[in-house]
Amino acid sequence: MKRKENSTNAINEQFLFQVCELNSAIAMISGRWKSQIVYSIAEGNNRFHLLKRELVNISEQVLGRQLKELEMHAIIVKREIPGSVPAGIEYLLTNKGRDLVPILQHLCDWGKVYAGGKGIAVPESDMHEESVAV
Amino acid sequence: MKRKENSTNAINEQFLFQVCELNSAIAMISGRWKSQIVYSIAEGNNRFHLLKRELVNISEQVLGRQLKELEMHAIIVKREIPGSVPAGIEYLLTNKGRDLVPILQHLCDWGKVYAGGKGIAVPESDMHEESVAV
DNA sequence: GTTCCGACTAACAATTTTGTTCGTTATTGC
DNA sequence: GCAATAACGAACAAAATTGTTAGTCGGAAC
Repeated sequence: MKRKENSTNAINEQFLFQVCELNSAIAMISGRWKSQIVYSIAEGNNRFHLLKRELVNISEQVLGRQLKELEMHAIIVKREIPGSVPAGIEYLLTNKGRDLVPILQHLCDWGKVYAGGKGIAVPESDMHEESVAV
Repeated sequence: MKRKENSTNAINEQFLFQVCELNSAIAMISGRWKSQIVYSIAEGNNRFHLLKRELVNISEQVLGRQLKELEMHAIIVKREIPGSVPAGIEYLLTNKGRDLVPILQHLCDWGKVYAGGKGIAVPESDMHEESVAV
């Protein structure tokens, strides 16, 4: 998380952020477990130990870090559960996070449609006239 | 691009790929310049030098690498332009790539709506009854 | 009164991504 | 013939991400 500020990498990242919000959006969801965590929280696994159980291979340290990053990006919020003993902590999607879920669903569907190289072709409409003529 | 195959990192990546296609989808679009390249090609900048001009800070080597990766994921295809002199090369979106563009547009819109932390809140419907009752 | 669970943080190491340096091929313009 | 443009590839270095080791803190179970 220590960024170098003046590295070419960081400068290029900033450049892309300015070109289009698309790039910052992708930066927010592209961590190793991040979008799966958002998805799991949306499905109700909104506690640390529930997420840990769901994402079997994740370590607690990595999970904590990803959650903190999602929180920094205001996709989730951390909250103490008031009535619980011992006082537990839950994670909730913000409306930003909530709006993200259907987009993730689209990505999921897209991935499924073309899984394993099925159905891939160049649409004829993209072909040049030259190539058709020759 | 030399992957270690047996690293925890690679194993976890594979695990996520199996959990949901969402994760492989995100892996395909999360390279530094990748989604911006897809976008630019969709807008007609479908030649190497056009992309280079558009993405001012990118080096030719990095651009070539990103293009190759997009090609491996069957999001774009490389093609010689038949009638051109000198015979140039163009990049076309496959239908897979074409279907991706509206999703990127959604992500872009999502990014814009919540840019700079505007409009972020936890929806009331997510609150626990306990918290409301207390 | 020690150990376990939930929920973490900090520092370090392994792995991966990104950028850089150098070189290539083929053609065009001068 | 010589530089310039288009379109790259390989190998290496810098930077960033991901995973690991060790440890914390408060309550609960035994």
